[in-house]
Amino acid sequence: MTSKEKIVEAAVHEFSKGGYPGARVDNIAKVAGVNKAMIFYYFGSKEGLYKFIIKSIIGQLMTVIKKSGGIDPDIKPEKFIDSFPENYIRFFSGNRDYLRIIGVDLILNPSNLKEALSEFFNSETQLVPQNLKRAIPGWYKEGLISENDPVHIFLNIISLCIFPLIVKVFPEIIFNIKLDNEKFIEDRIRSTKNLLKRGLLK
Amino acid sequence: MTSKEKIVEAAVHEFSKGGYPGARVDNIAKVAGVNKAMIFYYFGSKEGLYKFIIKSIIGQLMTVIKKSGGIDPDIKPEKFIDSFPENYIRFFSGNRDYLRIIGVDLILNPSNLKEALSEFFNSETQLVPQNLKRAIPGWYKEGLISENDPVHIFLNIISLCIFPLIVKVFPEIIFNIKLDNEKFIEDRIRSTKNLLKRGLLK
Amino acid sequence: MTSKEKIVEAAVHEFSKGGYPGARVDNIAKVAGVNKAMIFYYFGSKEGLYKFIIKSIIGQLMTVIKKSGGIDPDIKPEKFIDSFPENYIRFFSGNRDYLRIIGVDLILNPSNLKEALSEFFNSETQLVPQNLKRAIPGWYKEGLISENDPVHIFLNIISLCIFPLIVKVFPEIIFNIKLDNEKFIEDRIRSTKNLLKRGLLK
Amino acid sequence: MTSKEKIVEAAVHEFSKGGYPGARVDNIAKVAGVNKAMIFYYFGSKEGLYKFIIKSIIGQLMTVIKKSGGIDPDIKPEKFIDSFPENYIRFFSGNRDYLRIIGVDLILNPSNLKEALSEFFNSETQLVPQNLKRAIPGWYKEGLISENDPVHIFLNIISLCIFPLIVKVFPEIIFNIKLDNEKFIEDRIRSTKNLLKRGLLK
DNA sequence: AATGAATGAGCGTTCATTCAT
DNA sequence: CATGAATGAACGCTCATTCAT
Repeated sequence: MTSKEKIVEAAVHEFSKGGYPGARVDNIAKVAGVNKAMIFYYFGSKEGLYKFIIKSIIGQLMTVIKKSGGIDPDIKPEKFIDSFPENYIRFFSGNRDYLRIIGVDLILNPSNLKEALSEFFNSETQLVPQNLKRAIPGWYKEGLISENDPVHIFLNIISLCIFPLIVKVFPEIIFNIKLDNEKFIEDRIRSTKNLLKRGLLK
Repeated sequence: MTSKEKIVEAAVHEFSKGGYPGARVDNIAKVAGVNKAMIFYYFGSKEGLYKFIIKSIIGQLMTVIKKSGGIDPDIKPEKFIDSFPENYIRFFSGNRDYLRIIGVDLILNPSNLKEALSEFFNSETQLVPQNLKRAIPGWYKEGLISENDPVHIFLNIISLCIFPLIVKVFPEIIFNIKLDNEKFIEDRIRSTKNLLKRGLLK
Repeated sequence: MTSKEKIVEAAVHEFSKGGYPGARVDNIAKVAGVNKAMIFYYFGSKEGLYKFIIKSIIGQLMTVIKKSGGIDPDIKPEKFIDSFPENYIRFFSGNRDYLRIIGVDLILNPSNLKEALSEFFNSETQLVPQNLKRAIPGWYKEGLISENDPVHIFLNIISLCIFPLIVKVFPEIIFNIKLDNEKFIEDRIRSTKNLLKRGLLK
Repeated sequence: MTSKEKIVEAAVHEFSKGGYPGARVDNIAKVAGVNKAMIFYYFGSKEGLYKFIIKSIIGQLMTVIKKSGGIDPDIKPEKFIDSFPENYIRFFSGNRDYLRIIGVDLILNPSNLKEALSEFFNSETQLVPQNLKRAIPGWYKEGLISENDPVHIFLNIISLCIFPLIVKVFPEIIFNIKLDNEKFIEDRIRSTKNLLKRGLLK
């Protein structure tokens, strides 16, 4: 593994623990086992490293999304609900650090994310959300779905995919239980599909 | 307004902008218009102030939740879906700073939240989630709802309520539009109720 | 002596040794016997401290210059040559650190000096150079002086006053001698007056 | 141009901008278009490079000075004043970077200059200052000049030659004018000769 | 309750220099 | 000769916290 890769790996974890402001360059260097100056040699600044990571995460996410039929413009809603949420949930549940980084960035300073996303959405036109926007009016006209606002359909879907992973501690506290990780993910996938199919499909 | 209140008000905003690690005691004092030492006089430390605010937010949230039928042990699912999401959404959409603080805290360091929540759930037994847990098996047996896992029903509901408020920028970027705030909230309430009623009720 | 004054005193010496880039904030704090953070508390930055000192030096210099007939618009050239160079030379020979600071600043980055000077020359109109510019045409018409270009008269005078103090080491090296400080100053004053009187007056 | 020459050229400019402490090895390498390590390969250290440049400048200066009658032991003062200042002024006005480097070095740390000068004055005995020292007593006895102290005659001459080039910005600020470069040099030469002839010759 | 001054640990960053190839 | 990667000490500056009044 190159120094650069070691830095990125360590940085992902450090940023995931305290967000951008809480992350310490010293910690990253120590965990990566490289000289602190190398971080600036490769990434220019703490911010440069952070932006690099954001872009990298978004890039990986986009790759995953493409596999969910993002490329197929003729996809039907049932098939879409069968593939997209599952891929999405599995990606973030397998990369908790990514989830935390994106989550905090989203809340505190979406400008970085904005920039990273814009690059993708300007260079590619066959991604899920764009196809969704194009497909929904047709689905609605055909009587396949019960709502025709792409904005809120989209928000409902990603909220059900992402937020439960973040907020898993909540029911653990409230119901005073400990949720097994693997079973939790399978249950999330099942429950999400169920809710979306019953709630969205006609 | 007392100095203490002015500090809290300023601190809520400061913490909401950068999370706990990104907040600056100096900024809080300056915005509050009080001497920096007063913060330590009243709250002991930055962390003390933060915990005070977390507890205060949770307290306000609980008050709101109680109004959503939290107290009524015989509530029916349709009525519950009609009141709880709306109250929840309106509370956080009217307190964006609270939303950000709780959101980041949830992701980065849920221990504070845990503590604050535990206090409430230990002292009160008629709050929404507890009632939910008690009611759901009955609703399911009666054939009123399509799912019988309180954990995932609960997660689905709060995810649909909270996360869209955080992630509103997403569709704005992706669809390249600007969403009007008030209309957005009304649409969220409508879409959430619609999805939950169709998806959860039988 | 206040902390602020101690910082300024130490900083004058530190800047005089290495110029702005060579000066170390740590050294200033150590020599001043104050906490390093106090420098930023009082002056905001290393640059702020530097600019404060430049302005302070220029201010002191202006006070000295005013005593050299800078205020008298009817001064005659002989009297002027008798007072101005001597005051000028004595000021800088008694403040070697000032001389070094101003000298280096002048060579490397005159913008600070520019700013400090502009403030004085915009707020006061009876300073030496301005009076000089006004008086010289008259002196020349009256046949009192042999040159009528204020720019070069001014440059000749200040060059003879300042530069020898800087370049004193030169003859020491070249002629392999050691020049006594006090005698050197008295000789400088004498030689400067002599050259200017013979060379400039008619 | 060899790498070594490119380094020297870039270094001269870099040192002229910030003095020794303000110069950056990185900048020199970048401007020279060579790998940073080559600077250390050729010159051992930043200081080694600096000393090399100081010696090189002094060497060039000495060559110029020799042309000003430095070699002729029987030169007369009027002829000397006609040639030396002009050569001196033209050398530095055509090499502003040299002027700045020597100027700052002189003020902050004359030891390098000292060493470089010593080498020349130990190896050659017919340079201007030495001849000056030998000639002045004779000139004074013959009634050709009005002062007989070689130290101050020497200081007066080089001050009038060098300092105005450094301090050109001064009258520009004070008189609020912009001085044309070429005309400024010609005026300097004229004014310097005039002042020295009238002031020094009898 | 309130202030301005002070503290010390630590922050992100830069620097001249060296090393392996 | 030449390169890109690596090093460690230091740099200017900030931070939460404390102190004296």
